[in-house]
Amino acid sequence: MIYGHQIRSALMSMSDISNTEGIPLYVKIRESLRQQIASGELERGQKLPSEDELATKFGVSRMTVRQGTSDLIDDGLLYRRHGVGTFVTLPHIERDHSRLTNFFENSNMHGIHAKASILEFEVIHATPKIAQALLLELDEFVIHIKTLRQADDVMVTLHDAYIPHRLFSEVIQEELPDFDVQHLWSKFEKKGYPVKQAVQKIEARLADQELAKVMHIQAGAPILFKERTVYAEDGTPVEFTYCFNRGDMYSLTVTLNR
Amino acid sequence: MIYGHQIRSALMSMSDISNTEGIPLYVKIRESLRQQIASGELERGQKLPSEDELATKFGVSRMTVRQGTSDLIDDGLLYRRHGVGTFVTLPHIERDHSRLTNFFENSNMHGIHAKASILEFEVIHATPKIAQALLLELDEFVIHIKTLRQADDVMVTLHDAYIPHRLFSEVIQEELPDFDVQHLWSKFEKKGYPVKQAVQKIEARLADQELAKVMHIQAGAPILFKERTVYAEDGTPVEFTYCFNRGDMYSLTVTLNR
DNA sequence: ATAATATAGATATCTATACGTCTAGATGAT
DNA sequence: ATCATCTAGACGTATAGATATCTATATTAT
Repeated sequence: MIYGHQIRSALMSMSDISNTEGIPLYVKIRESLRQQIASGELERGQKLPSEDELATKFGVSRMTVRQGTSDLIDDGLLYRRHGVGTFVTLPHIERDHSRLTNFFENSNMHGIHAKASILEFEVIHATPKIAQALLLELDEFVIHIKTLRQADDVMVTLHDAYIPHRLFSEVIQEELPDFDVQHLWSKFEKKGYPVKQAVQKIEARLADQELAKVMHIQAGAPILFKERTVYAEDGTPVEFTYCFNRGDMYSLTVTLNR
Repeated sequence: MIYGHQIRSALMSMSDISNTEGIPLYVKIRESLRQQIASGELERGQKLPSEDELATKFGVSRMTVRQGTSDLIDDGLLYRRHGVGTFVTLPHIERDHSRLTNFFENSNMHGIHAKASILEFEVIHATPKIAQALLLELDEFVIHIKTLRQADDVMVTLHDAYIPHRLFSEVIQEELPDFDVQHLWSKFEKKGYPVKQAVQKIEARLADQELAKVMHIQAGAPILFKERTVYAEDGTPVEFTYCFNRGDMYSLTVTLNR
């Protein structure tokens, strides 16, 4: 479930009492509960009032309460036990860790200053591997953007992105020196391909001579290698990347559910 | 949403016409649609009949249809566009890749012969790090199980698991030589702590002398290092592990959503 | 031609109600 | 005491509406 902007709107309406119109009831209920959990008003492990009680308290029907709590269950903040009740989970696992973000969003979230310099920017034929990942024919063109990325002025990642030229040809119309790598995904969205999902393969490797030279590290240093395909809402692959991360500077945290 | 056994039951009832009782309508609808997508009867990118039409066709109410399709949307097989319709996604991203599995389940799924030999089995005091991860006091005991794991007779992983002794003391009652590492999680479940979620931090490292010796690899070889905390349904941490995977033999695939 | 407007169809939200199923605890029989 | 049974409460499933909102398309006005 995706409800980023709804969260913001509803949170807004917590401090600012005005303008609660237009926000669905189940979103208000969800965020009210989320806030009660965050503030400790609802303690960890505690049983919530029954769905009937909550429905009465919020002045809505039971199904609406369930719609709100279901979202929080997906987020891992609540869990239900059939015939018993709905409870607040103990240590509130941060679901955010499993949310798809790009380098810049992630850096911003953690107060890190991110910067990218473009090393290459070209239109090339898709290699077999790239064509397969992006569901392209072998002779089709892709835009290749190679960037070197810094977090707080430390070089951490060499990044090779490949984008279907057929879908995003306007991208290359922009003037190069100031090309905005940071908001590539919003360009996808504007063209009707909002980023929805990514599948990434992660490996541990060693830096070879070439990579070591570019990233100013020693050959043989550990590299967290990531191969990622990014998909839009409708399942269209919009971006394929090779990603070489400095092993001593970069770690990846993911949350998995059963 | 968790519905493993429901899937099996509903699929059963596809081939075997009997015994569709007890299976919720929305599960039948969900699996019917899933099967139609898998078989290609519903083509990729295609628009589904409207919710009203589906409701009529299946002879249920519209809300029940939505309950079924919502599950498939969470799985990434469908997506909705407000005011337009519900569609089949293009390349069916395998949601399974982001599902929490253990080494043995994962091996079985891929037809790999998995084996584990126990190197150490002891009860020790929790270290600060382990205590923090498992929400224990510093003087509490944990069960430490160190195993060496093979996939198709190749050594791939050195695995250090730490389990709260307070919760799972019976585990150490079993006779050691045949201790069943494979079904540790079902032991958790039997004690009322079904495994639900895991948070794992992934890094690229180099094998040191000690690790190289145990795993029969070269010192300085790439290691995919994983630090994982496993949580039960109610958020109780049930297992903390250090996991050293051979970089050249092991890769990790995860799916992230936005 | 272009822009504003109306409309039909589809999903989004929500209600009120009903019955099913599960769990924990009380009750009662052995 | 122990075990089976009953029961109240809570979540699970399902219905049949109603209204809101969004999108694409057709229509109309400029």
